[in-house]
Amino acid sequence: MVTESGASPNIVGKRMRSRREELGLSQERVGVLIGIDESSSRARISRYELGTHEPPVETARLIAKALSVPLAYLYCDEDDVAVWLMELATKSTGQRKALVSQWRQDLR
Amino acid sequence: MVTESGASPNIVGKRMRSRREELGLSQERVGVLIGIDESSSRARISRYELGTHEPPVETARLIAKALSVPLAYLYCDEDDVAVWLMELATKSTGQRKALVSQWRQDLR
DNA sequence: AAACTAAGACTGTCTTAGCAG
DNA sequence: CTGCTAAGACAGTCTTAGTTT
Repeated sequence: MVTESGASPNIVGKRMRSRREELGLSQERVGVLIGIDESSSRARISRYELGTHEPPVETARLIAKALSVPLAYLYCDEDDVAVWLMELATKSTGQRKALVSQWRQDLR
Repeated sequence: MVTESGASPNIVGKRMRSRREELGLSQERVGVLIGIDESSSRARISRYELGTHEPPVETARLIAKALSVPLAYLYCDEDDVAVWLMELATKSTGQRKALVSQWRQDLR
């Protein structure tokens, strides 16, 4: 029996789900990857994605790591900027600094 | 008498404080700007900045708006990327899309 | 004036257990 | 198997009130 949903998915849940599906992982797998016991893993990740519960930032950080994205990706409102943040994170610190420095010139 | 601090400032608190000081606002003012009653405004913002309490994402969104930064700014680990996100947010949607599209080419 | 914090009230999350697709 | 959710246990935040600088 399905009852009421409660809350609508916030930006974090939306990003979690799309990225998880992109990687072909189950909710349980993501939970186990961040150290949650498999007995409650599905329940927790499900509610994060649906937005009924919200993960603390430290938990969000573990999730971001498991999904191979930077923390800010999970809180980014614009799809194109989110993808850009994800791709930038694959670069080394030195490369990143050089690129960002160059891009900041483009903004003037 | 000052006792124990509890938690250390997380990334959200760190970004909140530096941006607030950059704008020359008091903690109370930021709280009032996001609709908190002035009687509890200082207390709440103080604990967000110190990391003893963590704001829900919807509250973080209001704070980001009050500080004129995108939500992702508050969760961005790298200083240079955070500043870049802030500057990018001043552009129109059309300009942003064009720039991000161009920058994604730079990443290859 | 501005920032910080203890304590109790209050609100949200987590585990368990089980249902639904 | 995978995802979703009710309920009680549990952990967090919020208001108040007052201290510290």
